[in-house]
Amino acid sequence: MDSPENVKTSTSIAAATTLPSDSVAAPDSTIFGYISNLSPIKPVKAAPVVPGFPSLNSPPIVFTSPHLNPLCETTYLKRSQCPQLSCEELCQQDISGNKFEIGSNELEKSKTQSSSTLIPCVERIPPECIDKYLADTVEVNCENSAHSANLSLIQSGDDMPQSIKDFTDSKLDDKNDIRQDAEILMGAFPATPELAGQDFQGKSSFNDEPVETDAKQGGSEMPSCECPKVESGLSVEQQCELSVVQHAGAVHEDELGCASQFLPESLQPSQGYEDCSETTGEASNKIADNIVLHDPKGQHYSGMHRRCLRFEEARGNIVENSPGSRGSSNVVTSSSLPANLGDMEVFESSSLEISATSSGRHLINLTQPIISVIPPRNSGNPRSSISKPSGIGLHLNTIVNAKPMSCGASGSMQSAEKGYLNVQDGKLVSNMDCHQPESTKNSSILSNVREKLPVSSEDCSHEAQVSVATSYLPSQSLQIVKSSTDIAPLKQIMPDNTLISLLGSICLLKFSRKKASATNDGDGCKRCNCKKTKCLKLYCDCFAAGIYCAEPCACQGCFNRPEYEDTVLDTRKQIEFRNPLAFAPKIVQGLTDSSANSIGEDGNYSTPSSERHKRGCNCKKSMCVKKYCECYQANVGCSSGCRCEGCKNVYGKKEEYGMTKDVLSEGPVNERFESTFDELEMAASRDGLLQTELCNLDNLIPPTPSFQFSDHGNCAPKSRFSTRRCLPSPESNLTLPKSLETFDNNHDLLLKARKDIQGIDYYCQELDFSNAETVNELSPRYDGLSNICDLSTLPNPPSTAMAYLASSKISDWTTISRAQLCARSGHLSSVSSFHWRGSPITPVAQFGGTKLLGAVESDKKHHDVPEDDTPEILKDTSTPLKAVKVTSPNKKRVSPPHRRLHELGSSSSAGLRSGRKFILCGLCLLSHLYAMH
DNA sequence: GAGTTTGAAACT
DNA sequence: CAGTTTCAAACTC
Repeated sequence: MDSPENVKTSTSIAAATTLPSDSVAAPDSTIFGYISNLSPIKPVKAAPVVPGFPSLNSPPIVFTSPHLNPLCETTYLKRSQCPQLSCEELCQQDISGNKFEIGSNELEKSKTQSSSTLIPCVERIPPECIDKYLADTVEVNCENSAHSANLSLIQSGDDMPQSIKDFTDSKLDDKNDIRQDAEILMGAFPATPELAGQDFQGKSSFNDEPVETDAKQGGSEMPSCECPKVESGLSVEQQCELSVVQHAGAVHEDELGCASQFLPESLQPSQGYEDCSETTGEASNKIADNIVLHDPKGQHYSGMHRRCLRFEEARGNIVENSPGSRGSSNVVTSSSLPANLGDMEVFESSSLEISATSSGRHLINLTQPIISVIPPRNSGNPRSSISKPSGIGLHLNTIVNAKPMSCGASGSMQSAEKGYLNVQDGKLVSNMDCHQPESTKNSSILSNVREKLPVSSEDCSHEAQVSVATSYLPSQSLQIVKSSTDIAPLKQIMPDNTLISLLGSICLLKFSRKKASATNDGDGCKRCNCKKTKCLKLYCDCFAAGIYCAEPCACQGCFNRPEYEDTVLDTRKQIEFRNPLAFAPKIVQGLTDSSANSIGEDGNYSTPSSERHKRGCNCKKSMCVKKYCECYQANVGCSSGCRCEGCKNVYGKKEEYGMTKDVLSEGPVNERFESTFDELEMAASRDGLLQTELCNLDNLIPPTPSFQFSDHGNCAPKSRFSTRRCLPSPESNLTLPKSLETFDNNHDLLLKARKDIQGIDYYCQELDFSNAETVNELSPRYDGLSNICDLSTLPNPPSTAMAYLASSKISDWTTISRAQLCARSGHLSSVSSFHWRGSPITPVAQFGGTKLLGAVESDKKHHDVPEDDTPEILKDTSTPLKAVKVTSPNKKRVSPPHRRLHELGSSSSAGLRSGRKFILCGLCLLSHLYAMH
């Protein structure tokens, strides 16, 4: 069970296991070190038992199933031990400034909880910091910074470019400050030079400057006090390596610009964190706090702190403190803990906060969708996406419904990067792996997210529970993009790489966020009641979701527990062998659905058209209006892939889906898009990889690396997390939906187009920041990203975005898609993969983490899977191993992608050509992983 | 809480 | 691939 003891044990184990890696990694600022840290890759089962499927150790598992993100692997999530505790309560407490208990036990618990349940429990924060922080977000601070490692990042005002300094100085006046954040960020940048791999001001690196990971150092240096909002969270006791960054948020454009400028480039693979705060443009949306603590050593999770912020409260704080400033800065300190998912969250409130801290794992973890993210309906944030019912559990659910927190999006991002940045040797190093127990990591991440999320108490219960991390990323990115102004400065200041990486990280964050919000019962915990399957079959929602069963579960003879990690992993492996997509998210983005995205005429909900159940349902009697129906349960409409009879799915009827499709195809303008759907589908069926890549763009968040593959079957139609659509892969020659071009004049159509475009939104964002600002609106459901893409809103559609959207040229897609897609997938590195088209430097997302990883994994599966992996436990139940069946997208079983390796090579090569660090890192990582296998 | 219904997962 | 069985969630009472 997830009793605290277990958790502890697991954590301790994890720590122990991780130690070696840490030792290696820690010193290593290099990519390898970073990579090595990744638990999934570790040859040894180091993976902390705690977090979910252990497995995560094994890359294959992670990668293999689309469902699982690499992160996920490591993080097979454990459920919160304290499901009972409502998020709300926690949040309230946090908010109230109640002290957090740091007890190791509690910490672990909290970690566990957070990770598993995603329920936002109060994060533990060093008492000092916490108290102050909570009490007064504004004040948080610098003082505390002493404790917080993060601050160390800030240290360097010295390092900061003069302009920046000036900037900061000029704005010191603001108390609210984002400025402070900016300062922090600036400090951070210097710290992260290597990561950025580029000079902040054209200089090669900041490396020279020592960045101190230690909170102490940071604290000392931080001028900080000036930046009230920024806090560094830090595990006091532990050395918190800084990993963070962030900028807080929302800043006015001016501020934003500055802030943005300061954004660390850390996006690079090595980098772990990035913080970018941006104001989405809404003052209301400021997010005040983000504290992310990472415990470098994992042993101490105390570093992690979570809080659930309420939007209102947060806003209030922010407003009070800095009426003018939109964004609050958030500083995330991460110890080695990857846990910054919380950071990742983006508040829908306008302010963005980006904390790059989260590592890929985190993302993955997030993916584990224990809870479906539900945006607070009452949050008062208009942007907030419509909350959906908790989703389906696991597989389905991993997906989280989170739709669009992003809409509101603002959020602070944490870099989704797998590693969080740590400052070592004066350098920021992102630690891919979390030495920490995965659970902890997860929890931390989640918690962070939670904290940042401005959520009403109500929301807390929902959102908090929901692992928001995944969902937020996009939004964050959106925000960033949105404020073109913000971006512009960034561009000026930031190297393309950095910027790109940043964006990528953002994307990752969002994804992770989505994942996080998987299933929850309302209490944030989904529980199973398995009696015969021992919770080792997909019947078990917990198992299917990649999480361990917990106390709330009423299962009998459960083996889905950390103590049976091996069994769980083996079983999982076996299942994946049989069906690589078994753990893939069931909900994937669909192309377009006319019915989607709006409340039905009849008052029915409609989900983003893009989301559809990957495999489709087969309902005969429930008419898809009951939870028996997976589509309905996931709050997605039925699609052509469904074999349901008498479909009355309020989220979208199968017939409607078909109609929509037809309509889109009919678009006068785009004949070339006519076959888009079919092509996508076919491509998907044909090539798992492509699909994966394409489809998974949206899915990146998805919990598992496999997640990206998940779409094999039907990438086109669905994506769990995001409303986004799958982008056609260049290879597939798929073209954009007709709708995009076709509907220029029709508002409704535009809406649809947006939806369609959502899949592309990243591109848009990435592509052209300058125009981002124009996009302000975010439909509640859609991620800000989509908005960015919104043609109507954009006076000057980003060239890239437009190009993508408008251009029928496949080449464009191909060019961009892959890299960007990869970026989305973000597994390996949100950062690394990020591709900014506009810049000459444009790093190409080389590895789409997804692909590469997936490839490796897939291969692995093919070769490594033992004939009989069936766990002893299950043997009696019979789980025959059979050759993997290849099936059409609609079929349950899908063949694993075969091209992965090939693609890897290509992608990697591309990356090399680009000369980007990311790429290199990615390659190294890949090679490393591959070698391991 | 027990029993029934339902459809996915597993199996043949 | 189709059909059947098993399973656990969803639902009903």
